[in-house]
Amino acid sequence: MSNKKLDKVQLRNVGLKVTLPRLKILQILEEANPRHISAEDVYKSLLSTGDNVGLATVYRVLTQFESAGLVIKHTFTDGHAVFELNEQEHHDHLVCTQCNKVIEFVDPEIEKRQELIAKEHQFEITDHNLYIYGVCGRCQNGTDALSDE
Amino acid sequence: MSNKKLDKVQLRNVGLKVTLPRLKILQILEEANPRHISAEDVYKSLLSTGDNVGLATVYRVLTQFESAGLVIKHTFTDGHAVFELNEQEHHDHLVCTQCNKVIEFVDPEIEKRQELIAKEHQFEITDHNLYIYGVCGRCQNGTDALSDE
DNA sequence: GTCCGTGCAAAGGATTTGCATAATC
DNA sequence: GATTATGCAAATCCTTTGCACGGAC
Repeated sequence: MSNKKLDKVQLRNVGLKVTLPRLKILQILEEANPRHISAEDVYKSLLSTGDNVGLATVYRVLTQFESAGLVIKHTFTDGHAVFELNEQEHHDHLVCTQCNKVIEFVDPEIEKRQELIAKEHQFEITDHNLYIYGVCGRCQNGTDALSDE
Repeated sequence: MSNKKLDKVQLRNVGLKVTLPRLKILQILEEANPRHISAEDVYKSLLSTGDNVGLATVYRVLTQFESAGLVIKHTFTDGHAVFELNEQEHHDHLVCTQCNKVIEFVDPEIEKRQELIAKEHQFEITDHNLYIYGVCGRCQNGTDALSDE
């Protein structure tokens, strides 16, 4: 359950007017499980709760959230984009290519090496993404996985 | 300059018939500079040399090349896909968000850590991509960069 | 000669945009 | 009440597909 008061403050803090679609979408992102969801998922989630929000608005709001830093957008190798709330520190991703499960991790060693490498090449890092693609334990066991997350 | 004989062998080795479009596209990839180019780039390159190859064929061939392991496809955060010849060992990428320059690097330490992390999570790695986004030295210096690569 | 590959045009999916209406401040 | 956001539908971008023809083996 999310806190509507806080959500409103959060929106105002980033200079966005408080509107119903924005609040709803923020809540959905907060309660999303798995945390990484597509625009379409957000849209479907809205429909399922009877909220009448257009898909175009979902995209607009998600893009605004991204610009505002509320949300992080990921584009996986298959070209599909997913969004997650930017509420915690940076982390990288293990993605199961079978069931699409996403596991987050942080490795200080890797982070450190990245900065070093960037420095070596005179790069000013703005962002970085490490995606490890593979098959998760569950899918390896023939247990043919959850098809829907 | 690429070696046509070798190209043909390469195609046959992966079980693809030797056709003009496939040879041409292979050559373009071999001579590409920067190494990372989009399907559209390949197509334009073909047109510029007077070759009459359809865009659909470019996509088809690139996809076949990818399946055959001749080529690696990357999808950057903006959702744009680029292809590069898979002729050398694995490497990661530093991408300049201003001029789109791509620098390749390999860091054994990072590679090692990744395997460890995957193992910890019972993941069987199939692939992994590390993209560091930032601003390259040249772009930092206001030298407003090459707009086209 | 058979079969696979290609070109063209049309379809497809994800995302964006234009515009009139409706909501926020 | 003025301005910004929304909903809908149409537009756009990249990529894929269907089908008849042409080329590889």
